[in-house]
Amino acid sequence: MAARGPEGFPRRVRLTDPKRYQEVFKSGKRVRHASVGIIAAPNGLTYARLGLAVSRKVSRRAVMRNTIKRRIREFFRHQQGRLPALDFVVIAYPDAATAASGEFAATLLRLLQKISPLCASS
RNA sequence: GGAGUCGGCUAGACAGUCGCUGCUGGAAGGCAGAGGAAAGUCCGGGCUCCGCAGGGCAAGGUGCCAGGUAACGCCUGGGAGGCGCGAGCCUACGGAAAGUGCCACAGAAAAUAUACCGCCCACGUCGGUAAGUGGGUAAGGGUGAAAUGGUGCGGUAAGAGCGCACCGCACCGGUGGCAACAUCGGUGGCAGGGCAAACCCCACCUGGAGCAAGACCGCAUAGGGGGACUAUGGCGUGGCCCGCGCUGUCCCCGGGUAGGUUGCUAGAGGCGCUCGGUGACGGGCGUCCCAGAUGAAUGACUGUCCACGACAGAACCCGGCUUACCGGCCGACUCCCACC
Repeated sequence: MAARGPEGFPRRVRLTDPKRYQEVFKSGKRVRHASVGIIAAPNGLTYARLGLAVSRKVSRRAVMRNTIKRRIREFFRHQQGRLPALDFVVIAYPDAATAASGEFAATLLRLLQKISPLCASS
């Protein structure tokens, strides 16, 4: 496997196991906003990982749900070098379907800044 | 030029930076990467397992005829009926003289038959009429979505297929057509209300479950303890019964469980030429390889241009149907107006 750049998004930085999702949901710290929420828990690794939860409640259209996921992944890809070693599960809410791209990224950034110290202290 | 009908195609383009999935490569890198509906999951098939998919009942579907197809509820061609000046479009379009059932309101009567207002005749009180009684009628009025063939002439007390002509209907026969059906001739005075997307009858079709199918690896159902009930039982088996195959069964204690690989994309495949066919489609030759993810990839940002971008995201694969949709382009044809 080739060495990837600092802004890559390989499989190892994604949550791929349903069990791990359950663990994060049970023990993680939570913050939320009208369009999006984040649950985070320490993962014991040296890097951050990302999981997504975008249900049909957010938007009935699959195209819209895919777009939301892509925006979140894109944001994570750029920010991951600055993040602590946590597993993040990002949950989208119906407002995410109507939010503008720039606004949505700003909201995510604020939430990440709020949640990181919470986990570091625990 | 205007109005319209039918059929087909297309679904922003280009460049840069940072990324994702697959294949390939030692590596650098290279190549490929959502749709016409991928959708709804409404039909049909392939594929997989259920031992073969056997018999009967039940249930469901289809419904003018012929053809196409792997198959269809799809498509093509034809027939019939309806709409449109026309190009064209629409139609659950088998059977109601097998049976059962239903037909609101109105109306005398909604199918056994019948008579509200009428019309006509006779009778008796009586000069006559009205009214009454008995009978003949169904032409007219009235009700209704629908009332026992229609129009005309004759006929009659008044009327009536009572008689006649034409139309309609039924039956028989001829001709054309594979057929649906069309058409011609004869016979019958005419039987029959509508609804079969009411039950039903007739013809044809359908075994069940689905890729979380299924296969392999790993783990494991193991093994153990206690109790109960019996082969007319239990399981395969799915609406039921028969048949067939396998086999003791159930409960409690204790223990364990949804990880990986595969199925997974080369196919009833696309494109071109050609031959057969009115056509759907089929045959032949050449050529191309065109997503295979699995918390689930095809995007984000920037710039330029234009007509400023709709509906919308593959999950085993095909053939259809239906629904959603900003626009743009092409072809064939019809009607109207004007000009040469």
